Amino acid sequence: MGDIRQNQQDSSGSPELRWGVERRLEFLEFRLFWEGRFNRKDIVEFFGVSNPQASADIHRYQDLAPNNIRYDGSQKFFVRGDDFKPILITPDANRYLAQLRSISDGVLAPRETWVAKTPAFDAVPLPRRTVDPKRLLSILEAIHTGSAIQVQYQSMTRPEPTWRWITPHALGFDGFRWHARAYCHLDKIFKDFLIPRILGTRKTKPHDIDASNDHAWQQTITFKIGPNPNLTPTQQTVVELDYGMKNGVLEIETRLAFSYYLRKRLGLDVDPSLRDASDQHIVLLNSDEIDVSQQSVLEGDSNA
Amino acid sequence: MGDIRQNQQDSSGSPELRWGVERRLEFLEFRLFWEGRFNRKDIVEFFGVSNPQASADIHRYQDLAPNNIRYDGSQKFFVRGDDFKPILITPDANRYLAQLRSISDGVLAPRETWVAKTPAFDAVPLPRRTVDPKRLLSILEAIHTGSAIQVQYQSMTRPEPTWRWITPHALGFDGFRWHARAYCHLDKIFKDFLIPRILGTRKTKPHDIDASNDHAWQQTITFKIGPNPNLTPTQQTVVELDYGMKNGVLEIETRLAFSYYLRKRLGLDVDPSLRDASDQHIVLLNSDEIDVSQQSVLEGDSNA
DNA sequence: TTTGGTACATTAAGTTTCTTAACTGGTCAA
DNA sequence: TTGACCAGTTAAGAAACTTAATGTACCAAA
Repeated sequence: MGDIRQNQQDSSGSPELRWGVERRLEFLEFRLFWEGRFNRKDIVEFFGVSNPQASADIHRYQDLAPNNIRYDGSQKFFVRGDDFKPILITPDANRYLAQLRSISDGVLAPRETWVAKTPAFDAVPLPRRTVDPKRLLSILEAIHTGSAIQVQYQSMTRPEPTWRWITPHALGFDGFRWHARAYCHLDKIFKDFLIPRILGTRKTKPHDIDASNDHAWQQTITFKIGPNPNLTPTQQTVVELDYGMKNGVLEIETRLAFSYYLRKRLGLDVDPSLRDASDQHIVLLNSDEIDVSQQSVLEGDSNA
Repeated sequence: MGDIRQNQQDSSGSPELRWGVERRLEFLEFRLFWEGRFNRKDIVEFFGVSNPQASADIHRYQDLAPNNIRYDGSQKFFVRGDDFKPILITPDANRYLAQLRSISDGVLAPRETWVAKTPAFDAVPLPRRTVDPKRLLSILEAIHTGSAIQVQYQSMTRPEPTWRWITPHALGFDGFRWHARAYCHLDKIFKDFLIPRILGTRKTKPHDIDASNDHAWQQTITFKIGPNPNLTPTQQTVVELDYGMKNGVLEIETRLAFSYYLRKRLGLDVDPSLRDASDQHIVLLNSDEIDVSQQSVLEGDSNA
């Protein structure tokens, strides 16, 4: 009693399966949905189970959803039934595509994903430096324990990397790179420290920095964007659809500390008049507001 | 015989574990590395196994790597041993960070990842329309079976979405959005079709389009980038480190069809003189070459 | 100092999952 | 028609896993 599986069984009413079995059935259903077919061999190889076990799994799935699966004797594989309805997974396009991206980013090996018939695909390459996991770990530990940590950081301003104490309290992804949001005990302000520029870490120590004083991190700002007015009315409508705008406006809320990056990422850092509208579909509607807020951040010199 | 697990056992020599057991031991080691600790309860809850089983797993891991793990009676959890060395996983910073991104992208629920002590973190938000999995599936099926498919596409040029036949042969991610690389039977050229702008699909049919004729997709181009010369020498050195440049140059090869996107993504689509060097760290060294190639693509009007 | 709570440990009996081993059947291509 | 391939099956036994009950160490609150 008090066992989580027991609870699940109680609440759902369906016969509870063991974790491994459930993964295999989900795998099978995933393949059925996205690829329309699978072989018993797929299960045997992916999970390292025996033939009889794979057969048993397939039967089990057949019992759960008789219409979802059919064996095609001439093609020699199991195929999606005509009125297939997933019962274990909720197919998610973004999730499927994220798996492809993980492959192209080198984060996952094709064999680790459930995708078998990878479509021909490619992604715009992004140069990226590898990060030593132990270095990232030091930062994470400092965040978790709330300590200051001494890091050797290569800043843009000093030719040689320097050792300094920082108190990291969060990680941030600017769309390109990861950085640690931290209080710099050298410059006495909160800044972003790019993880790959942290060349080494030494000891940690307690401190009395309160992350809630990192205003640029805690406070948010709302970008109001609209279609580029230099586009034709038709094009503007399409852009509105693309971005899910309402009445020609999309509001995007983000941390003040991300304002600079978001602007850059959306191409809003360049005067629209300098670019062809077909190259820059959206414009910033409240640039005055954003400018002011961004200025207030820059006064804290947020770019390390 | 011919069984993959058998083979693994033969080749590695170590006692082969079942898939589920191995996942749990990896989970445990993952937690030890990245978070320094775990509770037996974590295993019980994540995998839905019983207390004795979780204890057995922990002991099994202890047998495999006695120095990696220690129980802290007063803190009431298992902690990383002093000379911890992972034996089942190879810690990968990018992989860890990719999990965080998946969470913030909504692709994975926090409970689905192995990260328990999520550090405070955030990412620059990107507006994105959700894609109906069935629509993506139709495209994938057309790619796999090599068929033409009739799609209702919202182009930038026509106010109303139109039905047209396309022959998709690959998916592409431009750093922002996914599109299908396809031959358009209406315009008689290969183009990019943004997946979210495909509003519906109808039937499929055979065709005689050869993807190898999609030159902009098949051919590649090499970007040569260097540090922005308007930066100070020190800054230029840092940028070289950031991008892993050799002798001040980084070569990035990409498909011709991605040339436009890559340029935009790297901020190389705007004249560097219009921007402060601190806002644009890199410049394109072979823009003449790129311009010419890009022009040749545009003649095929690659922007749908 | 006792009391209670929590988290881990362990044992025993029994169930489910899974393996090995040996065998059958259908389809297709050489 | 033979072989290759992929599926299916059965039976015996091993491994993994469960429930149930009980014990122990540590800490914090009464």
